[in-house]
Amino acid sequence: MINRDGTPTINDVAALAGVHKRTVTRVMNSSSKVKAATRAKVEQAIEVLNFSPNRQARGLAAKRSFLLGLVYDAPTLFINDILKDTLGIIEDEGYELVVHACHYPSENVVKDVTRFVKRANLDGVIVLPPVADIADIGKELQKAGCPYVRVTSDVSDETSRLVVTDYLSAISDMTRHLVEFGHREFGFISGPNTHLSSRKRHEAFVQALSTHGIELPAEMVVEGAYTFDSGLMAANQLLSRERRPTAIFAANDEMAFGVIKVANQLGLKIPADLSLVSFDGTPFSNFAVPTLSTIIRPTGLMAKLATQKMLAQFNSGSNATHISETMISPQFEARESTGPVPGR
Amino acid sequence: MINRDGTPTINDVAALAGVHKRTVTRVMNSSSKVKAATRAKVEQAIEVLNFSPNRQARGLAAKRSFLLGLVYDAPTLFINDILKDTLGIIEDEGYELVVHACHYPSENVVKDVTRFVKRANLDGVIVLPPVADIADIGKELQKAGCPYVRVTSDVSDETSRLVVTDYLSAISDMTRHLVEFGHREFGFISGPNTHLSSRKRHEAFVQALSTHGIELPAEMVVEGAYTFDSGLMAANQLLSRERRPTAIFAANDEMAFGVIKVANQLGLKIPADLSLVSFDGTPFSNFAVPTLSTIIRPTGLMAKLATQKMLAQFNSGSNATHISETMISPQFEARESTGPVPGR
DNA sequence: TTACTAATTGCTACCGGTAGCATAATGGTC
DNA sequence: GACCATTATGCTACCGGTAGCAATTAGTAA
Repeated sequence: MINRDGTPTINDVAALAGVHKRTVTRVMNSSSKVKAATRAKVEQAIEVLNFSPNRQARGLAAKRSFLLGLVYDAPTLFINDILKDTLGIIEDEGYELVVHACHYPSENVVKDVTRFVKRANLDGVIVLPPVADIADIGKELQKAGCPYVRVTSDVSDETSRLVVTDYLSAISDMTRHLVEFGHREFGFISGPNTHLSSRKRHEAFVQALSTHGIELPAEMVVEGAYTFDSGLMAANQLLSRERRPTAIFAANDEMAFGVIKVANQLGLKIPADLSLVSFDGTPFSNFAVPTLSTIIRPTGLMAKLATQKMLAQFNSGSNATHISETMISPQFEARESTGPVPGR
Repeated sequence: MINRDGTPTINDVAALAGVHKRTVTRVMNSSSKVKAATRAKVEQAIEVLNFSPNRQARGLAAKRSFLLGLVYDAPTLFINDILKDTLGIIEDEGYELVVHACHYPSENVVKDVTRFVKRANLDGVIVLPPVADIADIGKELQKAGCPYVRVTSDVSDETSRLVVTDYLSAISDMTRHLVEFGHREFGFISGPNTHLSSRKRHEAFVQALSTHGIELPAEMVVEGAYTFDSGLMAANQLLSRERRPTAIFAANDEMAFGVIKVANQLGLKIPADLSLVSFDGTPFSNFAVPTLSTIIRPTGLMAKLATQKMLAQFNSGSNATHISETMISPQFEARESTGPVPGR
């Protein structure tokens, strides 16, 4: 009876249960009423045949693919974490996750992403930074009728489609921590200026310093690229000045590793001669010697929120509790790399 | 004329081009003959409508999904690299990549994976270590009729479905490097014994040492878990002995980071007092202070090979050159963490 | 028991492609 | 110009589900 290639279809189930396939559909989608006895028969047939519906056929008929997309730039540790948690949630909901990497600072990212969702027939897509920082992506996806969630610090969109990172509070905590240690001369190693996250971190740092009446002179700001090598170069630049900062804020962990290296080469002890803080809180920030005082992003929570907001766009009619949360607040964690200002 | 939801279908194209949809199919799959003029008309219509075929319908009719799977345990940096390169290749071939994480040392991994390929209607799947180390996964996938490639160091399968890492040559190079530096007392921090990769690295190390007439005493071998914390514990164990090794081989980078930390705490200088080598060659091995002498896996090549072998299973009839390569040889790279044995 | 309404279940037309087979158009050859 | 072999194109039946509507059965009140 079974299909020639071994995979049972809904017809096989219907035949075995002695009902029409319309009834099998009913049982599966547990929508309309089915008599208990009938339901039992069908469920048993499904069990016996080990039947699972063909996603293609289902998608074609129901105009859904049960495929969600995840779009990012390069797979970093941060992306890893998000990926892991997202996957855990959506598979439970019966979706599969299709990934797509695109090259960020490029003219055609928006087109690339829309082509991807169309090509893969996605039911929805979660866009991660830095790609998500492009407000136009939201507009285009909306135009294409594709549900989406942007994980970003840009807020030019409805909150139901955003998971926003708030840089202010953690960076202000971190700044206070350093100021209380007596630091007044700061250095900042930014990410690429093309990245919104970097500009926001910079902005938040300047603002936090100003509440303490401290300025961040232009020569104390060096643009990096979120990479180790750029961290090396920036650290060299900042630490070879005659008047060097007593504390450096690196906009991500990887660049902070560069600072550690340069400090070692220059014979500067961290935190005795130089305090160092970073952003991200990847596991590696704990592996460094000394361990990095850093700002930790709650990736698990971010993934959970993004996924819930994604799913909420399908189940809008259902009893899905409305998700009001949008703001994500990373937490500053003081570890070994920060200490009192030298000579204090 | 266009579909209500804006997406043009093959019928729209046919109508616009003034031909039958069968002809459109012909043009798209460029199989049978179509008159040049007709082909041009169809191609223009496709262009004008910006038509792209519905993956679901195509898959349903052609019994293919154009979806490939990638199965792993936890998303590590290694997985990231593979992911990136795999994605680059298969998207060019018209496939999308669906990812799936499963919990490795667990009874039902095999079932989990087969359920995944079935549920997602995959055309094929690439299985990464440690999941790929389970020979049964190959058997089950074969039974399920699902093309696959295992990236592993197990060889109980046809080479056309394997990408095998050879641990011997790189580990023997590494060992020679240390022996030439005068080292005779070695410590080894393994990964979990449940992981084939760990057992193989161990085995290769023992063998390499033996060619130099050196033994690796049981008390100099500590089982880790491929994690930083386990590296800490293992290093503490090895370095707190009255007779401690002069060189330690950590079975991955992350555990080597733990060794660096412990060495620092104990006031041991690397490489002056202790030489350290690791396995993986993740970017972070270069960020450490000192930089890690490590064995670098050619992840790009591995991904490329795996993907090619995957695709070759579909295009078996085509002109795809037969891929004979199966063995992957990582390379040892001496960096700062290794040096002459103390007191020499 | 009958009539009538509500609850179940069956029939069928899609969804948007693919591919076998039939038919029409084209091209040579004598 | 007729005839036949090719070549190009059209017709149609699926693929395996979903969901609107019709038909049937069960349930309840009169």
